[in-house]
Amino acid sequence: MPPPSTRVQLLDAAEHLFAERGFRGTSVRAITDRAGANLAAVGYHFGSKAELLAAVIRRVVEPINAAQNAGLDRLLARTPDPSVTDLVEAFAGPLFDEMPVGDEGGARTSRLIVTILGDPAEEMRAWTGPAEDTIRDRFLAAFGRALPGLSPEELWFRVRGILAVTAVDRVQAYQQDAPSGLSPVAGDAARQWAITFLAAALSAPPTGSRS
Amino acid sequence: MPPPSTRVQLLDAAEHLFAERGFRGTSVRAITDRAGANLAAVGYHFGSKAELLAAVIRRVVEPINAAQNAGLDRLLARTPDPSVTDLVEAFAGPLFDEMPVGDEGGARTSRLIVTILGDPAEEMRAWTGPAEDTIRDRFLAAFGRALPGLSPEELWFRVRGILAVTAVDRVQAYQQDAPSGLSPVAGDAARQWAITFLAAALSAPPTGSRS
DNA sequence: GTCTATAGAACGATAGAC
DNA sequence: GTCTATCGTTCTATAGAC
Repeated sequence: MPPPSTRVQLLDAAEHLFAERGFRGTSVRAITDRAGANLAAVGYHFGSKAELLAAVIRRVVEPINAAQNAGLDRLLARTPDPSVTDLVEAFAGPLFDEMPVGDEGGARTSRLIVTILGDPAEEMRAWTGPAEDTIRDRFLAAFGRALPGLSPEELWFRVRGILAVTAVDRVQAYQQDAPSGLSPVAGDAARQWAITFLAAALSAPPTGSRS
Repeated sequence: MPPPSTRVQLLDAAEHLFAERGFRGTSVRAITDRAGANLAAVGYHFGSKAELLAAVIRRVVEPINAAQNAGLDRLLARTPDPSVTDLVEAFAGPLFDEMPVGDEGGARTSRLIVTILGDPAEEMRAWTGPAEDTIRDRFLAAFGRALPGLSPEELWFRVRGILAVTAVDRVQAYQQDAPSGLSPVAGDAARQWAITFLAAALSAPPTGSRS
């Protein structure tokens, strides 16, 4: 693996710009300028702009995946049936922790993730692979055991809610649209608030059940 | 107000295409083609592509705003301190109900909203006005009364969670990434699930409080 | 109010010298 | 591995005829 090469600087620049302006809003010229590289460097190192995007996403997502898997392993080694709160923490925690240094409290990376999830362009969702499916299925199974009585569909709805809250929320916090008089959200507080919020949400009785 | 004019057909076409491909992914040509209008029509009727977007957003958002306001009025007329569930319903319900006919169960409009909220482009967030601020503040105040003991910051975090869950969730449901073996989510079920999920989340004890 | 025609700029990709 | 130069495309916006 080469030293702080052009390749890495392109990845850094692209990650920043894709997060800030989206895929289509970022030109190859803007990336190479920021990276201090030549316009042709993207083609040489990655083949195309879309393949550069895929490399950026993989670099961001892989440590999150690994931490989610490791967290679940640790939990299951302790007890076969972890609590909902522990599962939420294992799933959502890495979305807060596994952010590169230099990121403004992870907000920029969160924004990249939201940009990816929300972008209707096909390039944006072409990167998911078997690793993502495996993690999803493992957590779904664990949540299913912790929350019997929930239909698979409603369970899936709730698990998706975890991603929605963790990702979207911090992006909006990063933007300017907070009511006046509120102090900006610290990263640590948001992490705890999210887990409180989500653990309660996941633990709600099934819709339609008698109270 | 003129009949089903070119202007309206441009709005319809633009709404569809912005939702499907994003703002930057949609060309003025694609819009005018779909509307059966001339390329110059966007400039004539709206001034620019960005102003057309603003008009599209306003048309989608205004009935939602109105329904949220009316719902809160109705609630407050009945009791000065509505329950958390009632407030969630009044806030989130219109996000499910106030969708134009012809929309695939509201999924397309949800996608437009996510495209707006998630898009880093400035044009996408330049449309908010005093109406949005007023509604937000009214609901914040009502939730604050229903949830004493919650700091304003954590309350704001939770209220933002409502929008995150309702909008993002249905977009992901609309996309292809559900685990195999799960039936697609019906709109009515999602509405109920979301309210269950969010009412429990909002009602969680403040983070850090003793159980 | 609708059209043609085009200006003017930006884009992604790549050929080929070094 | 890095660079210059450029090709071919696509874009928004607008001038001006009808």
